[in-house]
Amino acid sequence: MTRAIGEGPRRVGRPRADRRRPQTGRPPREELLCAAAELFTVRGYAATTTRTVAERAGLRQATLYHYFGGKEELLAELLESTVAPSLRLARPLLADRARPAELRLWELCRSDVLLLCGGPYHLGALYLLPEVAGSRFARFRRMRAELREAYGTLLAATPAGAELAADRAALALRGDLVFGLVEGAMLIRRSDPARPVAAFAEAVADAALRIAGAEREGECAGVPAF
Amino acid sequence: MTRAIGEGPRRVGRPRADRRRPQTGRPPREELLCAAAELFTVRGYAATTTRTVAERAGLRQATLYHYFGGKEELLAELLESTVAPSLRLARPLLADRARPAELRLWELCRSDVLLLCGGPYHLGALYLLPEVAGSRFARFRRMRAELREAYGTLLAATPAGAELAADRAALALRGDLVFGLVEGAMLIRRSDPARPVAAFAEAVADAALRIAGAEREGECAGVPAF
DNA sequence: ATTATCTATAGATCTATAGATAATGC
DNA sequence: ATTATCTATAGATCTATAGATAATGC
Repeated sequence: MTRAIGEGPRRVGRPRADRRRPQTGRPPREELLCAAAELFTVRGYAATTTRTVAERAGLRQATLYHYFGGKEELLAELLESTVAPSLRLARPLLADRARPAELRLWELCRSDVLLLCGGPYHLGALYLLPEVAGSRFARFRRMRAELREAYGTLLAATPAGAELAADRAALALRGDLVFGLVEGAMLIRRSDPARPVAAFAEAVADAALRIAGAEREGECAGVPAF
Repeated sequence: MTRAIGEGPRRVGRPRADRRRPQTGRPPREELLCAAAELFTVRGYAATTTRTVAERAGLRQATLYHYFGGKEELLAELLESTVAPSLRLARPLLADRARPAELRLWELCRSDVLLLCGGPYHLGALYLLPEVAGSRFARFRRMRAELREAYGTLLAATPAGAELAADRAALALRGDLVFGLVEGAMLIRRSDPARPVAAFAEAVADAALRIAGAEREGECAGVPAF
């Protein structure tokens, strides 16, 4: 006998004490991650307690430990979930030598900004936490370094980048500026969240290309969104 | 009878329990601020306790309250001390209508980056703390908004800015991008602290002007440092 | 039997205050 | 007398674990 959707809880395990939380249907693990994302970005990581996270997800504090080893594990998972899609995008872009590097760099910037600023919370802001220096986050840092590397490679393949090939330091600096602008985008966005994200992401990508040294109003600025 | 410098402590008040701290000669208030600056930027604000701050300054935890109302007061003072000099610089730059706006914008960017990244700690990183949204920091936020305003005014006075005069939204976006790049500079710098600051600050200012829409390699890039 | 949750709590903090103390200044 | 510091501590957390409990599944 099947059951209509939304017929109320009919799950294994002791019922929750807090009934208020509407049954969104998402598994508790996800609800916890989501709650953590909001609290970490709005209040700060260290200022957020396991209790606040659990309770926002409709659970008691101790239940959080059924799903996660603790706060750090939550943060690590959130961080990795933010770089992972950019990385998945970067790899084919690097390989696609048919299209000009400028175009590919533009596209990487644009979608990276979308990922960092597009979600309901500005997850990218978590990158900036001093806590991320800890050993628990080594995997995230490795992923981020790989993404940073992709920016550098695309930049070097660009006409302006090729000119700089001799001057390694100048090239590295330019790469850092481009990468920094993209990652700093969510700070910019925080100051004016009303702005539509899609247009904003393209504007940042345009700006990134200008920093990269592309000729203005050339084949890149004004590129139609893919 | 005068006393030779460095002859050891001869100050009013109960002696410190912790003698290890070398007598730098700076007043305790300053030592506390300095300790807080380092700890807040390296470990994070919320993760830093009043005890760590006090002890790094060679004092016991409770003594901190003789000088400050608490952690928030420390943070507020640090934040304001970081914007204040930029603001002092911005006002004459705004008034100086003799020099071209591009040049003045470049100069503002450059010295702003120097201030944010130049000190021993990357104090600018404190701007990004979610805690700064609190009411206790209203004064800092007002100061920062005034600085942001200065960027906008200079940008609008620029040739490229004048072209955009009709499109308010585009102008605001560009201003945000420039301001964001400058504030994001310390994130970039964190990834490679070995880089000399002076050259880095000029590179960021160059990049900012390119975002602002200045012609490349015109009268601005390559401007000699003042 | 298995599972998801709960309640209760030990142990470790952390903040902020009260009040003592050990210098110098007069 | 004034000052800068100290010690001690109450009260309020917060984390992580132990163990109970109330569902479904078989």
